[in-house]
Amino acid sequence: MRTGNISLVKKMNKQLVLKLIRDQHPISRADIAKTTGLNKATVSALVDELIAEHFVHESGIGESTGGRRPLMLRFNADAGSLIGVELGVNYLYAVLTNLNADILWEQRRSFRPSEGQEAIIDEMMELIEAAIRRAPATPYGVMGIGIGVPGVVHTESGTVVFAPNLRWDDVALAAVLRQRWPERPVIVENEAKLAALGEKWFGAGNEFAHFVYISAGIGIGAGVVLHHQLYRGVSGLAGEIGHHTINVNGIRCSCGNIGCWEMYASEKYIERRLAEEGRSEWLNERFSIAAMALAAESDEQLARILEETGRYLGVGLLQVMYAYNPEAVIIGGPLAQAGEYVIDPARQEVRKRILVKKESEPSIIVSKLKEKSCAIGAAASVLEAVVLPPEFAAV
Amino acid sequence: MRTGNISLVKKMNKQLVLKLIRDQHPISRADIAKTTGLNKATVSALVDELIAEHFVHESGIGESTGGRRPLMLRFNADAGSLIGVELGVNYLYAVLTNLNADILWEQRRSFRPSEGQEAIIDEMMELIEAAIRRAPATPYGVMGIGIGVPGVVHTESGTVVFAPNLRWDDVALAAVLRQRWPERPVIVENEAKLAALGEKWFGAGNEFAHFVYISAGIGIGAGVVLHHQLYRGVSGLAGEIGHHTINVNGIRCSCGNIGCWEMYASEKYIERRLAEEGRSEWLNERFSIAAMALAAESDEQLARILEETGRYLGVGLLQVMYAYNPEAVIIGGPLAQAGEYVIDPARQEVRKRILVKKESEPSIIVSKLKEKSCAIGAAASVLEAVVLPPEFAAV
DNA sequence: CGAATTAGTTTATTATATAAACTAAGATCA
DNA sequence: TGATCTTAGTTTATATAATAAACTAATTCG
Repeated sequence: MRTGNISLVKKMNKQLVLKLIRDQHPISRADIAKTTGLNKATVSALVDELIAEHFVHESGIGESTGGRRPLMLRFNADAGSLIGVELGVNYLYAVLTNLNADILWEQRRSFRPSEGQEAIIDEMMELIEAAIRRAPATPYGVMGIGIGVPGVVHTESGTVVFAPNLRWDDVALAAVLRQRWPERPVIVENEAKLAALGEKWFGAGNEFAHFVYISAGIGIGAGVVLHHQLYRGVSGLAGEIGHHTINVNGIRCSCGNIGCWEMYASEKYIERRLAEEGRSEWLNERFSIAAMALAAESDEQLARILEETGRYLGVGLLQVMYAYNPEAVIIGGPLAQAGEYVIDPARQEVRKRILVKKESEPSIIVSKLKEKSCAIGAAASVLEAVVLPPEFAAV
Repeated sequence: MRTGNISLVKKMNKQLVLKLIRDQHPISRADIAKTTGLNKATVSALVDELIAEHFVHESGIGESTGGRRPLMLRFNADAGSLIGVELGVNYLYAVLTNLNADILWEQRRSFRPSEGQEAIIDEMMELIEAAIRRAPATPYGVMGIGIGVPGVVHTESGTVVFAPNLRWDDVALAAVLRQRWPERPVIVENEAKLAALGEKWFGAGNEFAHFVYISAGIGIGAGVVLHHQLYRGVSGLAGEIGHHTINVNGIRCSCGNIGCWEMYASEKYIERRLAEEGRSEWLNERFSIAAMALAAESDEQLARILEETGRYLGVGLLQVMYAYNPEAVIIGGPLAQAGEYVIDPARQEVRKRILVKKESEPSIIVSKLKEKSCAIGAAASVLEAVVLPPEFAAV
C-alpha cells in the first residue's frame, strides 16, 4: 500500500523541480522557489542533488532584475541516451536520442511480413546493437530500450498478446531482449500508446493534461493521455477504438465485428474505394497517402475519396470526444499526411454532429513528430520509466 | 502547484487509515499497522485524532490470537448525515442518510415537465428543508447536499449547462442553494456520474478500480471511474456515450447526430418498436420496463423487442470496453430492470463481436442500488468531498 | 505459574521542509 | 563614488511527522 513516508515527499519535490527545469529552462533557483512555492533552502538542496546526479547543470549567469544576478539551471539532455524502436508491419525503424529526443542516429530496415518471428526479432536486436555502439559517452550511457508494436501488449511481461497484422500471438518479446541486455530496462508497448507519449513529451501534446492520439494508417489505434498519464485500462486494451462500431449493418472487419470504424476511416477504406472506382493504378506497392493528396489537387475523384475518409474519421472522432472529453485530439499516422484533404472534412463532420456548443469542442490537430512519433515515443517511454516518472503528477 | 510538504504526508496516511477502517471494520490498530506498513506508533497517533474527530470509535475488545486482546475500531457512520437528491425528468427523489448510506428518510414527488425552473427548484428546496428537519443530532449534522441532474454540468459553479430532457440551459442551480444554505457544501453533478459514485462507495463497483456505470433509461448516460476516481474530462462531457454513433446511416437523434446508440438501446427504441408492432397499449403513462419484462414471459413479441434492445446495448458495450477497458460494466437505470431479457442478449452480442479472447472481457453486471443509485450517489459525493477525498488513491 | 506472544504506548531518533538570519552581488540614485 | 536598496542563494535553527526501540498491558500455552 502506498503510505506517505517522509522520503516520498522528497521524491515528489525532487521530481517537481526536475520537471520544472526541463520545461522552463533556463531557470534560476529563486524562480523555482517562487513558482513551486517551495522554500528557497529546499530548492537549493534538491538542485544540488540533481546536479550531482548529472540531470541538471548550471549554464551561466542570467540577467539581473535589480539585484544579484541568478545562476541559471538547465536540464542536462546529455546525461544519457535512449533507444526507441518502431516495429511496423513490414519495417523496423530505430532511433538513438539524447534525453531531449534529439536524434543522434537512426536507421530503417524493411522486411517481408512472411519472415518468421525469430528472423524479425534478430534483425531488431542487430539494430539495437548498432544503436548501442553509436551511443556517445555519457554519465548514464544507454538508459533503456523502448519498442512499439502494432498490437495489444502485456507490459509487465513485455509480451505481444495479439498483433493481427504481424500475425503474432503471445510473443514474449521483452524476455528475449532482457536476456540479451539484462542490465537495461526494456519496455514493450502498443505503437499508438507510445506515439501518444512521444507527442506528450516532445510534440503536439505537450500543453495538454488530457488528449487522445489517433494513429490512422492501415487500421486505427489510439493512445489516451488523462491527467498527464497514459491510460492503459485493465489489460492494455483502452484505446482500441478502431473497432468501435459505427455502422451496425456495415461490412465485416478482420476482428470479427461488423462495421468497425477502421473499415471506414483508414487506408483500408481508401484502397477499397480506389478499387471500386477503377483507380487501381494507385494500389501498387508504393501506395502513399502523401502522394495521393498531392495528386488530388488536380483529380477530383481522388479528392472525393479522401474527403469521404475524412468524414468517416469525424464520425469516430465524435465518439472520442464523448468518451474522453479531451482538450485535444492529435491525428497521426499515414492518414495525417493527407493534411486538409482528410482533416478538414473530419472537423466539419464533428461540428455538424456534436451535441454541445463550441466551447467544449477539443481542437483537432495534426501530429508534430509525424512518422517519428512512435520511435520517439518509445524513447520517451524509457525517459518516463527511468528519469521522470509521471506518478506524482498533480491530481 | 502540488508540492509535498510534511503535512501532506500526514493527510495521506490519515486518509489511508480512515479508508481502511471504513472498508474492513472492525479492525485493530495492530492490523492497520500490518496492512498499511505504517509504524504502530504512527497508527495510534492517527487513530487518536480520528476518534477525537468522531469519525472512528472503539467498539469493544476483539478475540486474542495468542496475546493481549485488541481494541477494535469502527467507522462511525453516525458522525453526520448526508442529503442526496435526484432530479428526474418528471420527479424529485430525496434521501437523508448516515455516512454509511443507510437511508434515514426519503421522499419522492412528481411534477409536470411543463412546470417552470423556479417551481421545480422551489420544490427541491422544500424537500431539502424537510430532510434537514429530519436529520438526527450528530457531531457534524448535515454535512452537505448532493444533487443529480439529467444533463451536462459545470461542477465548480454548479451550473446545469445543458439538460435537453428538462429543457434547461445554463441554470445556476448550486448558486441558488448555496445562497439558502451558505454553510453547507452543495454539489451538482450529472446523474449517471453520481450513480457511478454511489455504486463505487456502496454498490456493485466497490471492488473495482476501473469500471463504467451505464444509466439506461430514456437516454443513455455513463459514469466512468478510473483509478478509483470519477473521470469527468475537460468539461464534464466524458461519458456522454449515449451519443456514440453506432449506425451512420440510421435514424436522427434529438442531439442532431444520426444513429446514436441511445436511439437503439433505450426506452426510446422500445417505444418506437412497440408502436411499429402495433402494441401501443404499452405506451401509456404507466409504461414500465419491469412490467414489460414480466409480461414478456408469455408474450414472444415483447420478449423479442427486449432482446433486440439488449443486442443493441451490447454493440455499445463493446465500445465501452475498447474505450475504457474497465474491470466491469455496471448496468443501471430502468432498462436494467428487464433483467436477463436485456442483459443476456447484450452479453452475447459482446462475446460475438469482441476482438480478444475471454480473459479480457469485463464482467457485465447489474446495478446493486437500483433506482436509488443516483440519490445515494449524490449523498456519496458529499461524503467524498467532505470526509473521504479520493485524491490520494494509490496511482 | 512462568515463558511466550500479541496489543498498544512512550521515548528517543531521523528525515525533511521551513523560517529567519546571513552572505553575495548587483542596481539605483544622491 | 559610495550609501542604500534589491535580488540570489546559503547557513543555521526549528518544527513536523514518521520510525525504531524500549516499554507496559493483557492474554495464551505448556
